[in-house]
Amino acid sequence: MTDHAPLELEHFLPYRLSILSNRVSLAIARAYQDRFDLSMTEWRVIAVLARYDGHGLSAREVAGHTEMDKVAVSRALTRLVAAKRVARRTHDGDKRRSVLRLTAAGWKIHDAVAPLARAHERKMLATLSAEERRALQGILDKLAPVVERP
Amino acid sequence: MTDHAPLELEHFLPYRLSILSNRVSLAIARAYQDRFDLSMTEWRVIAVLARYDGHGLSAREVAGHTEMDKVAVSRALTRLVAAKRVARRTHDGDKRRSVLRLTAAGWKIHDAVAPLARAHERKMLATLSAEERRALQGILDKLAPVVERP
DNA sequence: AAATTATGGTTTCATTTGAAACCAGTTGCA
DNA sequence: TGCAACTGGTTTCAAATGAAACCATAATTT
Repeated sequence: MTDHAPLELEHFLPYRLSILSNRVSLAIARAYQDRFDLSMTEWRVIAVLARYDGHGLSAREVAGHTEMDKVAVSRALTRLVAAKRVARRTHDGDKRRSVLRLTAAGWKIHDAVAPLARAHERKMLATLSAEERRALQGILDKLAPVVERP
Repeated sequence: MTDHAPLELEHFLPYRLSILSNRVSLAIARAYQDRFDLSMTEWRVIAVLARYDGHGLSAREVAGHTEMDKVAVSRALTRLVAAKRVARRTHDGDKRRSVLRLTAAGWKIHDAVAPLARAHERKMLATLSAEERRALQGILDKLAPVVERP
């Protein structure tokens, strides 16, 4: 009987990352989806707009930061703008670009959801030692650049 | 101007995990999708069947290991069986259950793709010190149980 | 400056996905 | 035994997604 050397999934990094990441995103998503009628992509757009507040990001830049494709961003924005959670203006010097900002309603969502997300992160980090927490950030810093963006 | 304490995404664990994991899965997927006419879900099913070779897994068990929902698994199996990459029999004592095994063709795919996946993993791990590699496995072991499965 | 090429963003269309309904078979229990 | 509840798996239908075509504006070339 030949040896096929199957991947030991329990120790295989991409597999573990994928499962862990999916669970986390889903757990957080469950906390806001129904409550705020907010999809995961919409939340990500809000999080990015909040993070880069004052920059008046364009849709393209949002796509860059979220690493979602521009179609997904466009659609999320359509809904967010319709719900008046995001204000969309046109860039002064370039009429193609949009200039995006959270509205008061958008911030309200953000301020409600961000703590939920943070709580999840805390719950995870709480299982690690201070040492491990530091190590983890360092490790992620090193791993990120290895894989090219989509 | 009030303080909204936005998430610092560059350091926010769920965000980093999600982006990293997506990139990795996508990078690996790009290496086999076209070449073998194999979707990501199909590959995951194959990887699990290979890993638990000889167990004659049921679709349900495959779903458990891949953490994909049973509809997705069912569909992946339909295709895999049609392509004769997986053999599906019916469980002896329980006619609802299926008993799944990779065929020779299935193993051939596995043996071609697994090294690609492993190469990607190696490339990532290569950026880490032995110390960090060990730490990472420990960290993942601790984080996994914190988040409930979907 | 006209013509070409590139860019931000949206729309279209075909495919993928997920929730719920469903079917067949099994288990629990009156 | 017979009936209700459950489980493994598939189907259906509506919604989410992605690739490619598209539109408008900008930048580049001639």
